[in-house]
Amino acid sequence: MIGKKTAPSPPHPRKQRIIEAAVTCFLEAGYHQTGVRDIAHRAGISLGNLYNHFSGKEAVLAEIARIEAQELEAFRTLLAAGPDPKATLTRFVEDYAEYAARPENAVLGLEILSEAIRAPQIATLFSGNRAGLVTGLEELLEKGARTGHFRAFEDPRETAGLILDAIEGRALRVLLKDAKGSAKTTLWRFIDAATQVKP
Amino acid sequence: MIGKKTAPSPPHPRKQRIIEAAVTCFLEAGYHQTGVRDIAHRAGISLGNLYNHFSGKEAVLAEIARIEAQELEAFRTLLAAGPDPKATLTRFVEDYAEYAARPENAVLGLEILSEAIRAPQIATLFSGNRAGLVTGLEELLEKGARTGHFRAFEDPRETAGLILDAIEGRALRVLLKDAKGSAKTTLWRFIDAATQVKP
Amino acid sequence: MIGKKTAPSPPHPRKQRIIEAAVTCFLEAGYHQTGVRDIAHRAGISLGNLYNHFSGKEAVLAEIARIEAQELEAFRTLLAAGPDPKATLTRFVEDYAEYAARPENAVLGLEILSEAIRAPQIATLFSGNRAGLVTGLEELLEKGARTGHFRAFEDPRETAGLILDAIEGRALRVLLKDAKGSAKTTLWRFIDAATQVKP
Amino acid sequence: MIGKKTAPSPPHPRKQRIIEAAVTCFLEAGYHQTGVRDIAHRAGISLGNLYNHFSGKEAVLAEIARIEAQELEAFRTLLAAGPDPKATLTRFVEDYAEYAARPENAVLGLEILSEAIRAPQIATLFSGNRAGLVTGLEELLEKGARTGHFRAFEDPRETAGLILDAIEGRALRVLLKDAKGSAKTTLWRFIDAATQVKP
DNA sequence: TATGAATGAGGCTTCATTCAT
DNA sequence: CATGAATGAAGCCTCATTCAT
Repeated sequence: MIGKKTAPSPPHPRKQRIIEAAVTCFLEAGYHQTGVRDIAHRAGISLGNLYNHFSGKEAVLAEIARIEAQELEAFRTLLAAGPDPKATLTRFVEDYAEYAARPENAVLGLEILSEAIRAPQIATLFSGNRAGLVTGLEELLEKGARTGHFRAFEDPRETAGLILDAIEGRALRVLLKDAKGSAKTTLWRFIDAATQVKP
Repeated sequence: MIGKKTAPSPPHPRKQRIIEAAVTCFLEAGYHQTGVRDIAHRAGISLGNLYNHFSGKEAVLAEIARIEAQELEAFRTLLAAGPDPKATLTRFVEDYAEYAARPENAVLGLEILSEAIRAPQIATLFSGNRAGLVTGLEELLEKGARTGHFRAFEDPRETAGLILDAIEGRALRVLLKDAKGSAKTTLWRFIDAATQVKP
Repeated sequence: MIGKKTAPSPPHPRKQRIIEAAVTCFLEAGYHQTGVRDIAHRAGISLGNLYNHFSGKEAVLAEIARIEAQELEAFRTLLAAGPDPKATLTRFVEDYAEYAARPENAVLGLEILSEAIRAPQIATLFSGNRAGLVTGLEELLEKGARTGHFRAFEDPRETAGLILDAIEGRALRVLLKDAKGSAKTTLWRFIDAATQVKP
Repeated sequence: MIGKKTAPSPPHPRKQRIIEAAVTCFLEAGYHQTGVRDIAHRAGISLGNLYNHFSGKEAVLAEIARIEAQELEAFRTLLAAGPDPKATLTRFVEDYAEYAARPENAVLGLEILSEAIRAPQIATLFSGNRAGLVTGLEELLEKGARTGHFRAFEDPRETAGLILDAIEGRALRVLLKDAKGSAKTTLWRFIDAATQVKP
């Protein structure tokens, strides 16, 4: 399973604790509703000490975004790996859907996206994340199109973006109880139909 | 064009002014970064007076969500209208993509979605909106499948949701400069491929 | 029974409604916690209209104090009435204790007293009320002392004040559940002992 | 002299400053008329910092009530002390009358009592204070009755309460200029008459 | 590193009162 | 008499951040 846990290579365990606390808080209350005090308290450290590790509240969010970026890296690897494009796509859709549906990823992604619209620093990170994933998927689509596994795409990058949109959008709707978490096959069938070779 | 402007029938012009001011503020700064003072000031009224028209800040957001709901109603009408399912779908995708890509709708939608996760009152409204749209699209898909315009869907509701996700997701990416606003044909081709009858 | 109802001679029934509403509000929430809006709403009139009848919030309280004053008048009459000082005192203690123990009188008295410390207008009214009662009781004590029903008091006015203090203090304690409402005989025995002729 | 000053053992001098500032403010303007800003300003600290020491305005009042409680403890000691009940009572009446008549005690007591009617936390404290004092006095009365110094009381607790009411009531009237502060002997004579053995 | 007191601007909301209708 | 929108100062409290220890 991909992205199950953040990389177990903590250069600074205290920093890790803070991040975990922040994630929990942001998840429960949202970014703006969470106070720096809340994070420090949940991390079991003093308020002032938090500033010895992060320059401020926004830096904590940025770090979380950076970690998400690392996790997404794994998916790029997956996309580049297999010999069979169709199988790789199947595997990716399944795994990424699972990843995106986890509350900590769905909600935090939303919070980060929300911030990204106005905070340039975060927007850059966020776009970078997405762009990497899109590029990976784009390359897979192109390869598959060349090998005859997929239809020929006029704009493979856009198509890649749309596939991710579908996956992530569904994840959010599951979170809001607007969709059943079980209907994963429909998602795949949808993407499959949108990519398969026409007669 | 659908949903271009809210109906110019202000039973209470002052309330309307406040809503417009709030929309502008939320758009510029985001919901949480906007103060009630900002809204009142932008609306040209005193701070306290705002509370004669709305019970609080959240009520203003809720009212905006309700207006969005009204606008979405128009799309339901569109979906139910035409005799040719495929043409109706084309028209819908085009219009709704245009609607969703407008910053005031994209950004506000994001803000509202963000709030919906924790504020039940808004969540209800939000889900209601979506659900209506999904149902409309679902019925169109089913009709089209029966008439042979679309392939047979195993889970038409889920499929409808996925189509909306793709449209809305792309709109957001355009806003974040992660996608070119021009590539609308790819969106349609994507949805077309996902819905068309297989050989 | 004395002071059971405010005099049924309302020169202005609307004013009466407002007063009743205010009394209820002050009782429930306290003077400062009660808003003018609350009073108007409870009285079933509009906010602005209240100002057609009273010059402001404090004026409402002053009117209540004035009504209390009227009610206390009745007790002065009682004190001056009877031929037998001891019987009159008994009767007075009984009635006044009952009057003071009613929540609307006890709590409102406290609110008014609280205000009286800083609002001169109310202080005057309040002191006037008390003074009248004290004088009445003082005269009764003096008469009784002359007729041999009571002991000779060095400072009858002070004694009168102390008797009232005891009655009113007990009433408040009953309200705070610090005293049983039933132990009225003790009150009388206490006052009786303090006033009776020594051997 | 009892209760003259709170013990000069400030484990937290800043908290002490705040309390003193609050007492001054409440005395001058009353509890509800005093703003948290006023307290902080008078204490010479910033507004926000006050909340590092107290959870809110009411907590400040509660702390004051708690300090009053401590001061009353001293009177309980006095009541339990002496061998001669009558002398002890004399001493107590004198001291407690002096204590209750000091403006900071009389006015604050009134403010606290006023709040106690609606704030349960404060009501508990307040009742606790009173109850302790009443019990102390009650035991003194009973002892004195057994030793023949006082008459036999049917309900010594109620009698104790009435004595306190008289003392405190008079203190308030002095504050309101309704009584001369000098007439202390009358108070004692009143209580003496109410407690002494009958022929 | 670690603490938590200190800051003061800002948060949302309620206030008593006025005034045009 | 009656209405309720309008005012803006003031209400209590929380905020992210700094700094002396």
